[in-house]
Amino acid sequence: MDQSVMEALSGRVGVKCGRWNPTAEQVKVLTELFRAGLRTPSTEQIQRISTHLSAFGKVESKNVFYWFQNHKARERHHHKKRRRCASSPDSGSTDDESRAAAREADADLVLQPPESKREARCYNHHRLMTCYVRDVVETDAMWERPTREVETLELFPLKSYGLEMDKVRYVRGGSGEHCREITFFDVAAGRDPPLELTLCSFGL
Amino acid sequence: MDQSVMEALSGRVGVKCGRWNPTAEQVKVLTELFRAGLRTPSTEQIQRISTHLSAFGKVESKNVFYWFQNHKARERHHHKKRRRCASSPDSGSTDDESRAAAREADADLVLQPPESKREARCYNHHRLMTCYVRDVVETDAMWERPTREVETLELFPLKSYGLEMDKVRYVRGGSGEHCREITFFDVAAGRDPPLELTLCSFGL
DNA sequence: CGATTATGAATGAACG
DNA sequence: CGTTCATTCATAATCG
Repeated sequence: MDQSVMEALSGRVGVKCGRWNPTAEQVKVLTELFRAGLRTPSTEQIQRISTHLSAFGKVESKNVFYWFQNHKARERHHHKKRRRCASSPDSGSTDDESRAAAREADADLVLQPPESKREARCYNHHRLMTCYVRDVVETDAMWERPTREVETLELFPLKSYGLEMDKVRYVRGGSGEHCREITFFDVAAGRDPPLELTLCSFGL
Repeated sequence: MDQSVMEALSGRVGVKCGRWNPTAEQVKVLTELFRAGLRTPSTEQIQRISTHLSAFGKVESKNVFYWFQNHKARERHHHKKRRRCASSPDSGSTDDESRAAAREADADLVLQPPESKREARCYNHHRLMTCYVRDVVETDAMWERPTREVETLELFPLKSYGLEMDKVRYVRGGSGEHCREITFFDVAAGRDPPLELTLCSFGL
């Protein structure tokens, strides 16, 4: 399709912007960075990149974040497609377009079965639980309080879960003898109960 | 394919159970608990929650555990606001939601409008020894409990893990910037790629 | 235009 | 807990 038309639409004019659609220049820059070896940009890097990319069209930081996430993931996924007989030392390895990705994609060259090395690790549920229990009493001493506001960009968008805890009013249990608790009873029993009602049934 | 249809058919999306895919009811319950203030459920709470959630479909304890972990983390990231930038009229929050509301109907809310400055910190309402003060008159009847046995139900003790708030951001600066990942500067400086030098000049 | 593909977005799972 | 990986969902782009 005509590229210019697409860019014109996605850049700014398009009112129908359900999701971000990068322009050719934006893709070019992102691809260059990726080819250069960038895989997991930091928050600051993402901010700079998106700022720079905004010169070519509308873009948000989360778009850059997702772009790298997806690109990295799909590069790897695509890499695992061409695994053949691991025992046959046939011709030269097809080190085609994977030159720049060799930094951290080489690890998967060993595994042949469908298991990813991440999955291969026995995910012991108990360890996580142990971690969790430990974290409750853990004291974080490494945190330093910034003296001023920290400007950050939004990442990891939480899709649609409400975040307003302010609707729930909390009162301090004066003597602590009346610690109210959340009941699960009604919630589990109810079929799609109203929101407020659920909270109510929680005993909160 | 339509998500809701498949979910209605089997209660699970698809036949492949590679990973947990919560039903709408399960998500709703979890969300309510989250909104009520629950962030780090204890092992017993997790067990109890998963037990009750199993009424709506297959679920394991670890799923509940992960759910809270992820949402707590992503809530935190999502709450990072940027200050007003006079150059960015974004945050349009494309409210073109129509059919994607299958998972959650009401929970979706408009993404953060430009909020005031310091806000990413101090969510001090971890008043977990709390009681929910709210008039429950009109809603009690809907549950139509034969008795007022609510007080004797299994409850979730909301434990209070201290006032460990205000761990705002640990500024990684200080001692050492670990070069675990490729910095944008290195990339832009041109290790391997024919990257535009203009990127460097832009401060990328 | 309906089906398929490419890819942005979301989130469950897991690592360090 | 913050971060990263893997998988899935949703949709613009594309094909037949």
